[in-house]
Amino acid sequence: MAEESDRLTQRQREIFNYIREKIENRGYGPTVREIGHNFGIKSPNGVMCHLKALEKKGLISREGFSARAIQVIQPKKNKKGLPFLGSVAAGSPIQAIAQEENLDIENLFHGENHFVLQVRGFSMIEDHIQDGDFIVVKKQENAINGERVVAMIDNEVTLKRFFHDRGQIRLEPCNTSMNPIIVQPGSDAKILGILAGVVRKC
Amino acid sequence: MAEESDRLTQRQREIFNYIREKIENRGYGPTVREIGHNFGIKSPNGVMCHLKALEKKGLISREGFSARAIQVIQPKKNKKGLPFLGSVAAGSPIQAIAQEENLDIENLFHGENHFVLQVRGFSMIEDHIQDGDFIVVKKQENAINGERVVAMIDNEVTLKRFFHDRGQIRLEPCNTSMNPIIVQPGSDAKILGILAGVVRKC
DNA sequence: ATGTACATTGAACTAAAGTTCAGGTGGAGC
DNA sequence: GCTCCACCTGAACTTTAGTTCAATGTACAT
Repeated sequence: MAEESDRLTQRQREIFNYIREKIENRGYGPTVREIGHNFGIKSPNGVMCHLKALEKKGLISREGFSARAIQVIQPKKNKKGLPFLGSVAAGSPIQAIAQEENLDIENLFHGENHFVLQVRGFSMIEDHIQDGDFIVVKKQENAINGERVVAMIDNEVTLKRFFHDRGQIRLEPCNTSMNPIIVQPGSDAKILGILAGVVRKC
Repeated sequence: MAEESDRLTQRQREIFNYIREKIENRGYGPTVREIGHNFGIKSPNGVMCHLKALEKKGLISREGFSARAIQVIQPKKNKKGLPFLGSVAAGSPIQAIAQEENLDIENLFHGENHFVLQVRGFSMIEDHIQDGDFIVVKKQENAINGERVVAMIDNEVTLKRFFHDRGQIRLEPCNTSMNPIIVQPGSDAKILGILAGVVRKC
């Protein structure tokens, strides 16, 4: 069936806009009588007629015998994120620069238990994390060997590589000019989370 | 009145989320009995109790004797993005880990004229851009010396440092083991944009 | 033990809102 | 003139859904 939304009567268009406006701004749609009252239609049946027309023309959908159960059928597609065009290679040709898909950066780090820190210093420079970079951290209290963790030791927060061997926990900076930290068994050390991502603004 | 939205019980939070989800995804809210059915509450009054609690705590507002007339009160602060907790230093203490502000990653690269590419290869490794990183590129056709640009040369797209001196354009990889590209005057070269950011998912 | 907050049931009641039927305009087109 | 259609009224009916009251159980703190 072809697009019929432009074949609306003036009245139908008005009513449709009213319904959409209510849902948008108030959070819930109008009742049949509410629509009638707004447009000076005294009988609920007068409105029913319009609603049926709107439903037939595909602009709304309703659930029978149910108050305010009007859904507005959205024709607009959700364009969240930035257009993702493909790969940039180290000299080799790029396939199709117009493959046009969207990459939702926000969604890349979805979920409740993430937070962001800004890195100061160069202790992770060999892991290609620079001074000023933002790191996205996933909250969790355990880590496996080699993972990069954000740990709190005696009220200091650091980003390091985590190693656990021979009953000893070692936190290594990714910078050969710095020394690893050996966590003493009695010290107040805690893993806050593991590295989930890096965001750099140039 | 103090902020009470965190003083919700588990159950109240669940119900609140359910209501919000319905409004968000279906376009109209649930009825009292619908909520009850979803949570295994057999009496509408069981739900009423929760709704009254939610209303008293300021998360929703309702209109009496009116079907599905639940409004979700939007907390004023825009909760977009991820919580930004501060800096993680190279060993030095962090100030206050609970300064709780939100960093909207999406908004970091705001504006229409941005797009995303994924980096393949190691030509920018000395700039701490790794294989697999996403780069955010701001569309523009000119660059100044030293800026990192995405350029298209004979249908190949590359990420390089841009230099223009003695009437000659030079594109240098940030990898000393690779050679710079000298753009020949007659060649089909074009700058697509300049580097605006880097996003890495670990 | 006693009070309070929370979560819930069950029954009864009331109001709101959807639906249907039987009409009644007024204009456009044949 | 006749018919179709969009638009509407009015009344009656049904269903849904909101509201209230009385009461129960549990957990927790005083």
